[in-house]
Amino acid sequence: MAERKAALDRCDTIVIHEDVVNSVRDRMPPDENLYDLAELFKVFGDTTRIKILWALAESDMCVCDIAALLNMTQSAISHQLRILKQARLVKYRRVGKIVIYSLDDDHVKQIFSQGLVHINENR
Amino acid sequence: MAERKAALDRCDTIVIHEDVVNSVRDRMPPDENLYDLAELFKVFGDTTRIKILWALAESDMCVCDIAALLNMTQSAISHQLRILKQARLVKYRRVGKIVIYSLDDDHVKQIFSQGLVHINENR
DNA sequence: TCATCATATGAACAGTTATTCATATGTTCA
DNA sequence: TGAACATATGAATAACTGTTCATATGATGA
Repeated sequence: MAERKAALDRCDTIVIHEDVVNSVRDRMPPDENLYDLAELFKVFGDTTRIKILWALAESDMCVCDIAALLNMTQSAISHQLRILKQARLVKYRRVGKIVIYSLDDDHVKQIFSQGLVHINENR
Repeated sequence: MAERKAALDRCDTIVIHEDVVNSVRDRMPPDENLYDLAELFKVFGDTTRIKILWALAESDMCVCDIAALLNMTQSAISHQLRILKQARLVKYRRVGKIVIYSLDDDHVKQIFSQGLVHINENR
């Protein structure tokens, strides 16, 4: 009964084009890869992080300056930098009391520009 | 007092490299563009939507088949398709009772592949 | 060593979001 | 027209996420 219920939730006929579904399923990458891909884009999916990355693409900066640039608290920036660090998108170096962050990925700019192309094409 | 408080939240010295901050600020795109960019990546930042887009890159499909392929309810897929539609990433055509979805953007694949490059480089 | 300052981080909270359930819409065919 | 079916959608809920606040960590220089 539970099976039948699940099928009904999808569609009464369950699958309309079974051959297409099977063929596409065969060509889909492993779930893990698609999950990782979504996780990466999730990191890009926040205005603060986009701004930080864009700023770092212009110049290496310390946490304090990024906070001033974006007019946000040091804490908020620091939390976001941690996420960017975990995603291996930024790296840092200590210079005395200061920690200077910089981009750690050449593709960031390319991914951004592709995104902008989409945005600009749709108005 | 409130001003001084806000400054303290950032850093006591407020700005360490004022010249750098100002120069980067001048070169930053308008907030609106960065917001739109984040919104676009937010759409990519969900496993279900990534899977749908990837599937549609392989073949046009109806809602029912996508649900079967991903083993999810028709309702869940339909909700996500609405989001993809709003982002102008997919389009649809009616064929009788069935609605067939397809990709509406040539850059999707390129954005995905850039993302994969990043993932693969970092193991 | 102590005061100062830049940064990091845990906990809490508010806002967002993906899925489910129930139901509505719109098409086909008898 | 009415039954059957594919899809869409509103409301509710649980899980997630970004910011704030308070505080910890780590470095400097007196």
